Amino acid sequence: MSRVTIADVASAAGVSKTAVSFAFNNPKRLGHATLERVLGVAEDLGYMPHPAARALSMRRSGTIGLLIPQRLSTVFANPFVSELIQGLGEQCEEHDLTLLLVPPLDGSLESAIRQASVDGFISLGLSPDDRALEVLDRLGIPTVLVDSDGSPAHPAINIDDEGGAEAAARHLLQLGHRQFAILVLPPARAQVNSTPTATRRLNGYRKALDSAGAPKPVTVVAGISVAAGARAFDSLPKVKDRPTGVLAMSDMAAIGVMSAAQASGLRIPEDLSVVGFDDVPASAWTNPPLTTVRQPIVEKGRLAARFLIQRMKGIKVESPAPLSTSLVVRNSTSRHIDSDLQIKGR
Amino acid sequence: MSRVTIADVASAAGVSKTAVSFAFNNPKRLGHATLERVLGVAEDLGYMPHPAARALSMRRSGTIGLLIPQRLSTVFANPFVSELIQGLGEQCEEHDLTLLLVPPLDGSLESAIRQASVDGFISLGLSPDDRALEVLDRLGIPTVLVDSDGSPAHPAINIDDEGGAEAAARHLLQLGHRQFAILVLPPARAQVNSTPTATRRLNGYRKALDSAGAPKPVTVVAGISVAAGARAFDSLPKVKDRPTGVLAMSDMAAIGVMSAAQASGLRIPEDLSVVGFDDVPASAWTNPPLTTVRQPIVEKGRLAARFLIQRMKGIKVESPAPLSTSLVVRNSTSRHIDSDLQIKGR
DNA sequence: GATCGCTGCTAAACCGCTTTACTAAAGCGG
DNA sequence: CCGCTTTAGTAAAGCGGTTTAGCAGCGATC
Repeated sequence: MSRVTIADVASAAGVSKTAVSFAFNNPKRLGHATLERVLGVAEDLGYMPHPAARALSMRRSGTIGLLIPQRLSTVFANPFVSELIQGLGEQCEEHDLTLLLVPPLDGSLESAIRQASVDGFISLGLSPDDRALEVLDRLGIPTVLVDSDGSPAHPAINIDDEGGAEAAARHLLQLGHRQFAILVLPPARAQVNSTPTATRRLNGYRKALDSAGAPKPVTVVAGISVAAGARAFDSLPKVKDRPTGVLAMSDMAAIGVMSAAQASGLRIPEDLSVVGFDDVPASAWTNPPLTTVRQPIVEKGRLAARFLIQRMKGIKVESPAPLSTSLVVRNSTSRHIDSDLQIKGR
Repeated sequence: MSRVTIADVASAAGVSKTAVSFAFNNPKRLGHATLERVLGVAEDLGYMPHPAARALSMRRSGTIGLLIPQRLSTVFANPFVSELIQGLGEQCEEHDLTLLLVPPLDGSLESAIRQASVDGFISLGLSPDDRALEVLDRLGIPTVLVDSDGSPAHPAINIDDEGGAEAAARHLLQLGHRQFAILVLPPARAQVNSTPTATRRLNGYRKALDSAGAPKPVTVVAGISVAAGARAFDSLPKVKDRPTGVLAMSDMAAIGVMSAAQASGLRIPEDLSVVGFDDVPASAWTNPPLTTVRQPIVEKGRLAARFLIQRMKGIKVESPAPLSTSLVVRNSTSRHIDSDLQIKGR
C-alpha cells in the first residue's frame, strides 16, 4: 500500500538503484535495452521519485517561496498580490518552478521560513528591521526583496513611490484642492515600523503639498482593504477642515473611501476627489473610474522572479533602478471650485 | 560557508545528533543542563533544520498543494482564486501549513504534481477525464477536489451550480427578456472536456429557458477574464436576434461584456441586461453594480482545506452537499419592455 | 598478446534529519 | 545491599533518492 520506491523498481527490473536513477536523469548512460525495460517497469509500478528525497540529495527543491508578512486572508483581499503572482508565475512556469506561499505561522514569519523547503525567497514589503530578514541572511538562501529596502546581501525591486505620490498630490493641487486627507499604509506586521514604501509615498505627498503651501493634511492609517478605506472615510472631519481631496496609498482603500462617501450622500468627484495607488485592474471599472498612480505590478513580479532566478544560479545582481510610475487620470477627481462657497451651499 | 547541520551543532555541544534532535522535537528527553546548552549552541551557530531532510524523515512536509489547471497568469486574473485562497489560507495558518501553488509546468500538470513535495492536494476545476487525476490516485496523496466531480477516492466540494444558474435565468425571464446569450466557461485545460461546473451551469440556464419556452440562446465560450468577456460581446449578433440578456458564467466575463457594450454605446441595463456568476467583491463596485449569482467562495476554500486536513489525518470523509448559491440583484439587469419597439427606437 | 579506451552497469557513500533500540548511571523501596 | 524502574544519553538504522568511483567485458590498436 505504501509508496513505490526506487528500490522496488530496481529489483523488479533486475538492475541497481543507480540504473533506475540514470534512466530518469541521465538516460545516455544506459544501454537502449535496459533503459526501455527500466522505464517500462517504472511505468507499470507507477513509480515517481519522492520529491523530498530528491530535494535533499540534489540540494534543490524546484520551489521558490513568496514571503508574505500578513495573513493570507488579508493579503489576498488586495488584487495587488494577484497581479504580482501573475508576474512571478510567468517566470516560475518558464523555469519549471512552483511557488510556495509562506505567511506567518503561529504568528511567526521566522518559523514559517524555516519550515519552507525552497531554493529562494521573494519577500514582500518587509520592514528593514523585521527579524525575518536576519533569518533569511542566516539561512543563506537567495532572496530578493519587493517593496522594501535592499541590502548588500539582497537586491530589492522597488518603484518610484515618491514620484508617483508627488504626481498624485500635484494633480489634486492643480485642480484647486487645498484640504487633504492622506490614507497611510499600516505597518507590514505588528511590532514593526512602517514599510519604506509607505514612508516614501508619504514623503512624496508631503513634498508636493509643502511646496504648494497647502495646509497640513489629516492623515489616517488605513489597511489595504475596502472596508478599511470606508472606516477611514468615516473618521475624517466632516465640517471644519473637511478634506476635499483624499490621497490613498492603495486602490482598495480608495474604493472604500468612495463607497463610504457615496453612501453618506457625497458625490464623487464633485464633492470629494479621491486618488488611489497601484492601478489594479478593478480601478478601471469602479463608479466612477478611479484616478490612481499606476505601477507596473506584473512587471514587478516578473522582475523579482528573474532576479531571484539569477541569484539562484549564483549570479550576483544589483538592485535595479526603481520602476517608474505614472498618474492615470480617470473620473474620481475633479476641479474644486471654492471650499467656502461649497460649504455654504450644502 | 555552507549550511550548519545537526552534526555541527552536535559536535560543538559535545553531544550526539540524537540529543540535538531531541532538544528541538522532544525536549523532555534531555536533562535541563544539556538542553540549555544544546539550544544555546544551536542559536549561536544559527542552526536550522533542513526542511527537505526533515520532510523525508518525518514523512510530512507541512505544505499542501493547490493544483491549478491553467497558467498562473490566467488564473490569478480572476479574483475567484484570491477569494478561494483566503479560505484555504485561514485553515493553513491555523494548522501551520504552507500553501504551494502548482500550475502546469512545461505544459504538464502531471509532471508538476510529481515535483511537488506536499502532504495533500486541493485540485481546482479538473475535468473527470484529466490525466492528472490518475497521477493523484497513484501517488496515494490525500486529495480533495473543488469544482469537479468527486469520486470514491476523493471528496469534492461543489456548489449548487445548476440552481444558481437557473435562478439567474429565471430572473431575466421574469424581467421580460426572451433573447439570451450564454457565455460558457472554457475547458480547464486543452485537450479536455469542459468541466462539470460549466456543464451544470449550462444545464441550469437551459432548464429555465426551456421551461419558459424561450428561443434558443446563442452560446459563446469566453475565458474567465474581462478581455474575454469583451471579445464575447463583440461576437454577439447585433441586429437580428440581438440578445437583450446575457448570462455569464463568471463575473469577470460579465464585467467585460458590460464595458464592451458601454463602449459600443449601449446602456446597461436599459439596452442590455447582464448577470454574472460568483459574486466576487469587485462586482459590487462596478458601474452599474453587477447582478450576479453569489457563491460562498471563501467558505468553499475553508471547507476544502478542512476536508483535506481531515483526510491527511487519515479520517475518511464524504463529499458534502453542494453549497448553496443565491441570486444577488443589483443594477445590471432591468425590465425588457418590447424588443420590436426598442429596435425601432434606436 | 598486452594495452588501451569504451560501453554499460553497480556498490557504496552521501544528503541531513528522526527515531528505535539500547546502555549506563542514578534513584528507590525493601 | 540488591533488584527494579527512571533518567539521560547514544549508536545506528532508516527515509528515498543522486552521484562518485570503479569494475567487467570487449573490440580496436600496436
